[in-house]
Amino acid sequence: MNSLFKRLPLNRVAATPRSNRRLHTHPPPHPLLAIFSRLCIEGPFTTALALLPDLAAAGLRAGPVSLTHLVKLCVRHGTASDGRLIHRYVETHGSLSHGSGGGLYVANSLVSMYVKFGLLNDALRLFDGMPERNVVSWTTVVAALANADGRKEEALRFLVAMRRDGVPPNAYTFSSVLGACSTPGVLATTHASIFKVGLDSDVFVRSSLIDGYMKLGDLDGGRRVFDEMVTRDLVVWNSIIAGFAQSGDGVGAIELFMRMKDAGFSANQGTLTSVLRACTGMVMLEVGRQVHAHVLKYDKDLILHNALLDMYCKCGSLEDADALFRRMPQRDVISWSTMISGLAQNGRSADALSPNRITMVGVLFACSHAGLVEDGWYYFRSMKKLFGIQPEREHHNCMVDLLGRAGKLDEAVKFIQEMDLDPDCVIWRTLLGGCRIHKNSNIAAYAAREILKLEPEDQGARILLSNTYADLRQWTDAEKSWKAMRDRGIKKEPGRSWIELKKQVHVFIAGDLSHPCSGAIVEELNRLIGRISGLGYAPQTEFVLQDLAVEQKEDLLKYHSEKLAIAFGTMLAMEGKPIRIMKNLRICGDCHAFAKLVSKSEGKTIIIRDPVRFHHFQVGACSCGDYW
DNA sequence: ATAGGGTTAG
Repeated sequence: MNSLFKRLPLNRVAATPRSNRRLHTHPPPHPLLAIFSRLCIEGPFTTALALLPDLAAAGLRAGPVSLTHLVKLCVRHGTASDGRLIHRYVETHGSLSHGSGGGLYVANSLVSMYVKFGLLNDALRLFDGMPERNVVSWTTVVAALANADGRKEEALRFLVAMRRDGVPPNAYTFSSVLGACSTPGVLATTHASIFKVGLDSDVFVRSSLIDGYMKLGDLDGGRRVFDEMVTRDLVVWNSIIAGFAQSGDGVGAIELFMRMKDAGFSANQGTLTSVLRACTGMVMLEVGRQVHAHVLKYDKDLILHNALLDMYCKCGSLEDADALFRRMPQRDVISWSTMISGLAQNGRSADALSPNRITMVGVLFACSHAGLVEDGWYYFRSMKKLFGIQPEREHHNCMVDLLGRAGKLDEAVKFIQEMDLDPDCVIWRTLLGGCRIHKNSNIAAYAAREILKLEPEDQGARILLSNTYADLRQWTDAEKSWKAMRDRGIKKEPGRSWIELKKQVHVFIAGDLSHPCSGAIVEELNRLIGRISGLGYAPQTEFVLQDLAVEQKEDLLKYHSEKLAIAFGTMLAMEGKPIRIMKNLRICGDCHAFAKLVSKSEGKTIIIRDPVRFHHFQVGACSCGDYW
């Protein structure tokens, strides 16, 4: 290293002293390592991961800083198996024994990664095998155990063990372990240790202390810790307010909430949830309503919405509860339980016990998507018998969907013909959906004709009917239908796809190769088709609805607008970013298969929005589950 | 590389 230093021209040494100092202590890194370090910091994560075998093959060892960054990226974007991949690399290439704490640094980040992926046992196994451990290592596992269900005792045992190991706990450790103190005795002992090492003024430790006392029902203990504080933050306020609200002192909680606002803090979701709980306990409907106004800006917070729902139920305003429940963007078990209990508690036990109209739609829908034909029939018939709910249009529609999806198209037709209601367009379109999945053109044509009887101007149905005739090779009928469309002034809209790249929108029209990059796009398209042929792709020419030779059909398919846009996207889209495409028509089956396979072969996410729904293509599958 | 507060029912 010294000789390298000496060989540098003198003037350069003088001109750039800083870079020379670096040169003096570190030789320039191998280019592969340099690329790897950059990828570990800036991503894309998958590329960094893919480089690990190359590093190993070249006999290079990644540094602890890069590896730690990589683990962080893995927690953010990756999966547990990516994490294991990194762990295996690190273990087999000796990176855990980097000098001056480097190995410890990497090992700690791996332990933390396992914890974040919920793999507590893997974390503990790694921890056990570590040659050295510091506060961070110990704290990571203590916190993980304190947060895991039923492992609080172990967390406390680890605290004892770390001290015996000569590692003093710090504020991080104590704030974690306080959640594991489940008896007043243990809490008092822990509090005393905290006091002894002078960590009782730390805000994190304090909020945990307050929470610990309150959860054990010691309101005074919690209050004392709170009162002694000079500087408080929002979480400390939230802890004390939550403690009062949970222990049934709603008035105390609201008083503290007012003081909090006077002290210049503004409520967040946690605060509002506790305040609502206080309102619930005290039956303060009007205060609760005021809080509702502040809840609106957190429309994705399920916990907060559940608390609001419970407030309305327990304050006796079923109208508000009902309206909220219907409008909630998501509902979980707690939302449902809250609503059911609410109905029961307000003397509407009948409503609580019997599924209502909407519940039954959900039940039938679930049967339909799970292919549970028999169950679906059972519930449909039980509705009237057991629950006294008259099946309405929506329930009949669910049954058509259920039968259609299950491929029982004849049964679905029979069902429609025999039901008490007059079929409407919605039901016929549902039937069409089933035909589409199971490629039943005869029934599709029937359904389309029925739709046109009801709505002669339905463009979609007319196009569909023409296409279905083409499908059935009934070219005369197809021609007649096209003519009917032309007479009505409906023109077949050409397929168009839009893709935005680098703030510019590119439009592709089916069969149109006038884009300035068309040459390269076609080349890319051929490359993609070559790659996915290996994965089983074959052009599905049945999606071409004209009477043409196979080769011509293949060409038409190949230049569908979304394929052009996808090829353009795989050429130019940023690494790691999904390809986003918008389409004016619904995607055809061939392009759907194409997109699925490309997402797999290129390792890219493709998102296509058609006029009705989104398709998220990822590693060979689509979010629509092949039904659209 | 490690930390604290919020929802139903029983």
